[in-house]
This record gives sequence, structure tokens and C-alpha cells, in this order.
Amino acid sequence: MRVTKEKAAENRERILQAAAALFREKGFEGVGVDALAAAACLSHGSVYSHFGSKEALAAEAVAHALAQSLPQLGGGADGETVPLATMVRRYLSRTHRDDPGGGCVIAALAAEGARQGEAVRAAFTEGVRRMLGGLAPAVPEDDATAREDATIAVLATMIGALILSRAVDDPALSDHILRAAGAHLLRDAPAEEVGTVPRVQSKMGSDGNP
Amino acid sequence: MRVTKEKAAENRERILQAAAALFREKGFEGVGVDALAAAACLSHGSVYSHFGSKEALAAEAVAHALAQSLPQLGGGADGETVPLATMVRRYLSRTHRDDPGGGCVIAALAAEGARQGEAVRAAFTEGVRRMLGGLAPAVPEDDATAREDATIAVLATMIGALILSRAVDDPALSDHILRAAGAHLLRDAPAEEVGTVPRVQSKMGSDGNP
DNA sequence: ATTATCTATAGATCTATAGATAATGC
DNA sequence: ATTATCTATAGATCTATAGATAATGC
Repeated sequence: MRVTKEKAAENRERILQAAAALFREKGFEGVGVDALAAAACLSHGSVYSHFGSKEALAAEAVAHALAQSLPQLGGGADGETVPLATMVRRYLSRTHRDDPGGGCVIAALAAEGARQGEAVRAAFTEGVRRMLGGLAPAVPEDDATAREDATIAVLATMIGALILSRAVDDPALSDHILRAAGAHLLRDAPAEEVGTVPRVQSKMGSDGNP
Repeated sequence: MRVTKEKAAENRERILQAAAALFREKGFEGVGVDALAAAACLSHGSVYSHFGSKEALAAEAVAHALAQSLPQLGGGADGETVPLATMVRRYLSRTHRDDPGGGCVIAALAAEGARQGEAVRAAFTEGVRRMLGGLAPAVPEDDATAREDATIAVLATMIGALILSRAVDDPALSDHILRAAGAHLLRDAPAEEVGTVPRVQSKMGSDGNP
């Protein structure tokens, strides 16, 4: 049964959405093409029509998830500058920790991504570059080189802390990791930044921390 | 063909060694029981005799890998205090980045670990606690709470930077991430610590950075 | 007698392809 | 005529179990 061109495009988009969420939730190898197709209400044959292989779908899904989760951080392409404190609190929130399927692709899949093929790795590299670019303007450092280093350190700290908070069994330790990493990153943030209202009202928007 | 009790213990140990390395290299779901058994020169049936299930083997392998890689960081159980700079340089070295099979279990598997069963997660939690305990004495902070927070931030930064450096396609960016994160972590380290000789001569010992 | 190991195999699952189907696009 | 989708299926792989084997441990 053939469908209209628009319908086909919608179906393709729905596969991407399902893949972007399910890969982040269960890992690249934790979910099969069959399950992805089912989540998009299609047969697995249709997935192969659209993407050719699981690997190709994975690469597109990573890029897709990246395009969605990056603006949520606050480092969007619009001129508006979001304070570092807002981005950090948003990223290191319990809401984000508890929603890997809708959250940062790097934190959820970068470790596995290192073992994937060329296309997937390229998507991750682009993602890291874009996150650094979005973060840099908010990092308070005078010297350009120092800011570059600091930006990388801030990103590494956020990603590492989120991964640790998810890996750990004990809810108290998990919360502690999020709070401590955030506090350390913002240890000399200006007081006005505290309590800034999130710019977007996404799933990652409300930060879940009191 | 039955073997001696000692031989059986050796075989068990060899399975653990192979699992600890292969899981870190290929991920929990990237390697099958058959391949693990083959790496230990045994049949897969023997693996089930020793561990009962792949999940149980994974939990023991994580604990095993942890016990091996923790002293390499420098935060061993002996009274000797290793400077933070030594630990950071060792951890954020190219040698470590390029040897996931012999390196930090948390960086290699924690993201996947969050999706594993109880036993595996418990092993990771214990691992995070032990790494924090090994790191804390080297973190230069007066206030106890501030030190705790800083220790968590240092660990998160190291793990995040290593994961990022492995995920990224471009060798120059990968090196940059390691260098920048290290430089930022040690930005106010005393000058005497620079160039400290690594305590152990393990695979992780020589740091590969000029 | 116990048991570490191996072989054979069950049963599930996974990626991918081939060919049929049926409706769109021209 | 083209093509998006589905069904059927191939072929591989993966976890796990059952039963046989043969040497140790007592």
C-alpha cells in the first residue's frame, strides 16, 4: 500500500523521532530495527526503505536528537545570551537525569558512539563542536585561550556528572553528584544569575531542583 | 574433562580478565558469551558453570576491572598521597584514551551501566564511591563541604573529558579536549607538582602527553 | 562421588533482502 | 510507471540448558 509523499515524509520523521528517543534510552545495541519500526507504527521493512541500514539510521537519529536537545540547553543560534548558571542548572537537573530519552545525546550515547561507524562518529563530533560553541559565550573568562579551555572543562564536567548521576544506584548520591557539580561550576557566578527563569518551556526546562 | 581446583580457579580468573577487557572495549552488548569464552580459551558452557549468567559475569567483571584500574589512578589504599596533578595527567593522557580495555571502567561503561541490572549498578556505585575516596585527599580545598563538591567536580570533569575525547572523530580536537580539561583542573596547582613522576609503571603510567 | 568442561541444541532475536501489493504521481 | 509499505524468510548470532565425558578429590 503506497502512501502520499507527505505521508512518507511524516513516516520517515516518525522513525527518526522513535530512534532518537529509543537509542538514548536503551543504547544503539539495546534496541532492534523491529522495535524502532513498531514505535513508529511501521514494519521494519519500511525502515530499511527509508534508511538502508541500522547504522545509517543511527547516524541520522543522533544528528536529529542533537538538533532538538541543543536549543534546550539555551545555547541556540539566536543572538540572545543565556547565563551560564541557567544552562548548568538546566543540564544538571533531576528532570534531565531522569529523561535520557529526551535529553543530551552526548551524555546518553557518546561512550557507545566511540565504538560506532564513521557516520555516527561524525555526528557526535559535530555535536560536541556545537555544544562548545553554544556554551562558550556564557563562560566568564577574559583571555580567549583560557575561555576555550574553561568551556571544554565546563562541558566535560556537566556530561561527566550527568553520566555519574545516572550510573549510580543510590538516589541520595545521585542527587549529591548533580548538586555538587553544579555548585562547583557556579562557585563564582554573580548572584543576579541565581533563579533566572528558563528560556524555553521544554521537558528539560523545569529543573526539578528545589 | 575435569581439571584441578587450582586450574579451575585460574580459568575463572581468566574469564574475568577477558570479560573486564572486552566489555570495556566493546560494551556489554557488543560482546557475546561465546567471544568471552574464546578469549579465555574455554567453551561458553564453562562460562555458565562459573558465573551462571552473562549479567552475573558482567557485575563481577566490573568489580574486577575496578579493583585493577583504581590503584593505577594513584588513589590506592596505601598511606602515600599522590598529588592531584599526577592523577589528572595520568587519567587525561592519550595512553589512557587509547586503551579503553585497560582503563577506567566508569568512563568506558557507566553510561551503559545505567541500563543494566541491580548487581552491575551496585558495582558501579561502589566504584564511584571508591574513586571519590581516592581523589578527595588530593583536592586542595580548606572547607570540608567545598572539598567534597570539588572532588565530585574533578571526577566528573575527568570522566566527561575522557569520554568526549574518545567519542570525537578528529584527533586534534580529541587531544585538545584532554589538554584543556587537564589545564583547567590544574590551573592553580602549585608549580612543584608539574612533572611529577608517575607512581606505578602500568599501562596507564606513562602519560603520552609531551 | 563429585565436578569442571565440552558438545549439541533449543529457542529467541536480530539485520537484511526479495518479492508482492496497492495507491500515488505523472 | 513509480514507489512506500508489508510479508516472508534467509542467515547469523546470542543466551541458556541438558547431558555426556573424564579426571580430580575423598
